[in-house]
Amino acid sequence: MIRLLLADDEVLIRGAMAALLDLEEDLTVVAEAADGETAVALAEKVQPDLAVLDLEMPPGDGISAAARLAMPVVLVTRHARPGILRRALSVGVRGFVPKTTPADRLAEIIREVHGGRRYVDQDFASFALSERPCPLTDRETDVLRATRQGMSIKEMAPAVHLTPGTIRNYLSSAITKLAVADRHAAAQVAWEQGWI
Amino acid sequence: MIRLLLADDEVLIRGAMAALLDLEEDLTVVAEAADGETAVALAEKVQPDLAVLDLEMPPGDGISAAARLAMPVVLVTRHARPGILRRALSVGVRGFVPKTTPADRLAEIIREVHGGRRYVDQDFASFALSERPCPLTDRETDVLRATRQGMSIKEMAPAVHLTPGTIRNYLSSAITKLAVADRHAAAQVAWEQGWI
DNA sequence: CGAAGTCGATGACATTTGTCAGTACCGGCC
DNA sequence: GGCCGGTACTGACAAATGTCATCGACTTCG
Repeated sequence: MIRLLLADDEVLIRGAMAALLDLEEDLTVVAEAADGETAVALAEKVQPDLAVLDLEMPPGDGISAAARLAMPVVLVTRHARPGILRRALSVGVRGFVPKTTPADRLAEIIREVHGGRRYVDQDFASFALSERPCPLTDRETDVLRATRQGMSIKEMAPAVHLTPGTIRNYLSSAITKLAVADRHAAAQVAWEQGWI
Repeated sequence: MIRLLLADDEVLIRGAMAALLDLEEDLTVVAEAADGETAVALAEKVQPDLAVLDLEMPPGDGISAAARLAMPVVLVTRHARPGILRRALSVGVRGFVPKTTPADRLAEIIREVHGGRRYVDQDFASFALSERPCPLTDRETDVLRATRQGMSIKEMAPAVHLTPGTIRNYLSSAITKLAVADRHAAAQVAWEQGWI
């Protein structure tokens, strides 16, 4: 019997998943959480064999929660962003599947991961293969991140410890690299690619 | 027996919901769709008693699909945006619940709506009471919508049939009304409020 | 050591954007 | 009729933004 911890911020979905996984005779859901913090705390208490986490769980993301869990982790996500997969694997996530996976398939994947193997969804894998390596430098990602928070160049200057002129250079460089029209679009693209 | 049509773009979730609702002895899922178009087409063919739609289904939103369905509709959504509720009710949606609703509660709501009543989640209702009336004119919402697509002023000019100068005036007006710094922030706020 | 590359910065420049004032037309309302 | 709000435009101005050339300090590599 594989003992599972389930974390997702949407009760309807979490409950439905829990019910379906419980139907599998070798799986049992022993704990549920609505956010990463609770998941980590619960995991220490009940010591499940495996954790199934939603990637998008405000506050914070599922990856940082996954990094703090000792047991194998399967991440479930709504929309794939290429770079995310790399980040997830680097913190030790063992399974990575989209929410477009049927529940019985998810059960199989849980068994595989529990058996010591890794599983990455086919679409994500080919997505990752098509992944452009991030062309941005550290500073460029910094200013794009700040841009995405809605900051103006003046506002982000103290936050990133750069002069406004330098910030404009990095933004200009990023805009060119990503072949877009302005910094907002650049930040958008970089986010979609999982680079920031 | 209440015959249901279920539409959600995430198979994992749709499948889980279908399975859970099917467990209820007076409910049966007779059709599933992954987008609004398919939902409308399927509904005409199988004539379900009631439709359960996800609000966020690319391409297009659940509201426009709901408007084209003859049978009662229950909308399920991830995150509430105040103005959306008003729009949903105005196109005849009879139930409005968040994805944080337990499945058995959803089943009850489906029965109530099928029985002719309306149901709106408590949180959404109080959310809607706190709703600011939309201060934007039609043209202002137009240009904000275009802004949210990432268009520059020049680009949106032909799309909204206005001169760049006029567009700037509307944007400036919207920025002032919403008390934000630039058009991107204005578009963001307007979207969060469900105004665009 | 010298060449090449990166990082942070500066100044100049053109473009885009936000703001403001003013004009004009239309429809509804007292 | 007069008033008001929404629509549509123009011109002018200041600020923010995107682009480019260049510079110095530093590291890395041959």
